[in-house]
Amino acid sequence: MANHSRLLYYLYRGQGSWPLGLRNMGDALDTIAAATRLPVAERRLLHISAVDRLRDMIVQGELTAGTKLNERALCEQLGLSRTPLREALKVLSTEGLVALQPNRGAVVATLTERMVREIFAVMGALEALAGELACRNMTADQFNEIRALHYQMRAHHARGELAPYFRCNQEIHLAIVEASGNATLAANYRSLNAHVRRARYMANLSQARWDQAVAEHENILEALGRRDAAQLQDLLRDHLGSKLTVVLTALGALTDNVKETADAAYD
Amino acid sequence: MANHSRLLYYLYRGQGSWPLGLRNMGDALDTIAAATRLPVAERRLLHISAVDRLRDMIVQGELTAGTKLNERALCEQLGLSRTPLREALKVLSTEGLVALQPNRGAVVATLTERMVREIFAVMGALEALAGELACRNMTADQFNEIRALHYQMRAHHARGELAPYFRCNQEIHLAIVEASGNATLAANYRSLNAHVRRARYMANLSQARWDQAVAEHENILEALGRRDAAQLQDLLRDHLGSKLTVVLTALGALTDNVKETADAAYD
DNA sequence: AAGCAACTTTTTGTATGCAAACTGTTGCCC
DNA sequence: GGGCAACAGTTTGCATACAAAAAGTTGCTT
Repeated sequence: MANHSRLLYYLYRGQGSWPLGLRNMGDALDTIAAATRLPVAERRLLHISAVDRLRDMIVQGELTAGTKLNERALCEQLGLSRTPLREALKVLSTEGLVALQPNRGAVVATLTERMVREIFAVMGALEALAGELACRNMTADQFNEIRALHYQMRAHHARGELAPYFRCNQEIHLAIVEASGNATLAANYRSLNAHVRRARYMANLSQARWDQAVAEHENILEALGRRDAAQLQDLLRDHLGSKLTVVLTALGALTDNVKETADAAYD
Repeated sequence: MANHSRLLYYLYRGQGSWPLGLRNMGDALDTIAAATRLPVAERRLLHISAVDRLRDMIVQGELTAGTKLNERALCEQLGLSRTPLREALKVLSTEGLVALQPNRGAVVATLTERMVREIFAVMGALEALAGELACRNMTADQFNEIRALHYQMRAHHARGELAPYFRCNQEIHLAIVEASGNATLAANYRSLNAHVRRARYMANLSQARWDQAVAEHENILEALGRRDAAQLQDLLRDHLGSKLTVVLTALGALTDNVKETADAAYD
C-alpha cells in the first residue's frame, strides 16, 4: 500500500540529499515543488549517456565509417563497463549508425551514396509534412524563434563563419520540424538527419552555393511567415535537392551523371 | 597476418560442423559456395531474438500498455539471462514500444490518441512517397505479387476471414512500401506500423467499413497498375484517413468531435 | 621463404554477482 | 484505526566472470 512518507521519499529522489533528512519545512517544500515538475524519470541511465556520446563521435567524424569499435578501449575512454556500453551499441545499431557483426564486434556503419539518396527522399517527405503542419500549428513564439535563428545565421554567413552558420542552419530546420507539433515526425527526422550530418558537406561549400543556400532560407522564412504551405513545401524540396548534390559531392561517391548536376549547381 | 586455413575457418562459421573437419573436397566446396552467399552476419544474437519476440508480444497484445516488465520473469519466459534481455528492452525503448523508468524498470508504452494521430500523419507522408516511388521503380514481378496478395485478400474478405484478411492487408501495404525500392523508407514505415498494429482495430470493423476498405484497395491496385502516382497518392491518403478513424475508435480515445466523423464513416 | 597447423592472446557473448534503489510489511504512536 | 517510521524482500543498474569465438604468433614442413 502507498504511504505518505514514501511519497516524500520519491520526491527527494535524485536530489542527492535524501540521507541527510529534512533540514526545514521551507527546504522540503521547495524540493517537493521542484521534484513534482520533473517527469517520472530523472536519473540518467549510463547507456543513454553512452549512446549520446557515441552518436556525437560518429556524427562529428571522430569515429569514421568502418572503424572497429573495440569494447574495452571504448569502455576506458567513456569511463564505464562493458554492460552499458554494449547496450548503447545495440541502440545505435537500431539507429543504423553502427553495424553489429556477430562474434566480431561492432563497426561504424558505412554511408553509401544509395543510403544518402534514400535518406534525402524520406527527409524530403518529412520536411514537406512538417512545413504544412508548421504553417497550421506554429505559435507566434515559435515563428519568432525561427526568425531570430535565421538572422543569426545570416550574421554568421556575412562574417564567413562556417561552423556557427552550420549550427544555426541545422537548428532552423529542426525548429521548423518541431513547430509542426508532431513529435513522432520530429524524432524520425532527427534520426535521419544524424546520418546526413556525418557527411561533413559544409566543408565542400562554395561561396556561390553558400550564398544561394542563404537566399533559399530567406524565401523559406518568408513563406513560413505567410503560412503559405504550398509555397513552403516547394522551397523546402528545392533546398533539400541542392543540399543533396552538395552532400553527395562531399561523400565523394558521385556518379558522372550526378556530378554534372552538382557542377551545374555551382555555376 | 591472414592465412589460408583461416579463410576456410570463416567460411565454415555457422555451419555447425567445423570441429569435425573437412569430410571431402566436394563438401568443402559446397559449403564454401553456400557460405559466401551469406551476409557477413549469420549467427543470431540473443538480444535480437528477444527484441523480435517482445515486439511481437506487444504488437499482438499479449503484453498490454502499462504492463510492468519484470526482468526475472521475462528471462524465465524467454529462456535467457538478464543481460541480453536488458539489451532488448533498450532497443525497444528506442523504437518507442517500451518506456524505461530509471531504477523502476520498463513498462509497455501507452499508445495515446495524440500519438496515433502523429503516427498516421507520418505514415501518410511515407505512403505517399512510397506510392510515387513504386510507380516509378516497381518491377513487373513486384506488381504481380501485390496483385496476387490483393486477390488473396479479396478471397478472405469474401469468406469473412478477418485475421487472414488483416494479414494480407498488411502485406500489401508493406509490399507497396518495399516496391518503392527505398529501404530507409520501408524501415521507418515498418517501425511506425508496429505501433499502429497494437490497436487491434480490425475487431472493430463493421461490414460496411470492411467492404469499403476492400473497394479502396481495388482502386489502389488499379492506380498502381497504371503507374498513376498522383491518383495513387490521393487514394492512399484517403484509405489511411478512413483507417485512422477506425483505429481511433478501437483505441477508445475518441473525442466527441472525432466520433462524429467515425460514425459518419459507418453509414 | 611460403604455407599451414598448433598454440597463445584478445575479444566477444552471455551469465552471474553485488550494491543501490525501490516496494511491501510490520508495529509503533497518537 | 490512520499515519508513519523502521525493517525485510525484491528489483534494478552496473560490474565482473567465464566460456566460446576470433585474431595473432610461432615454428614446422616443404
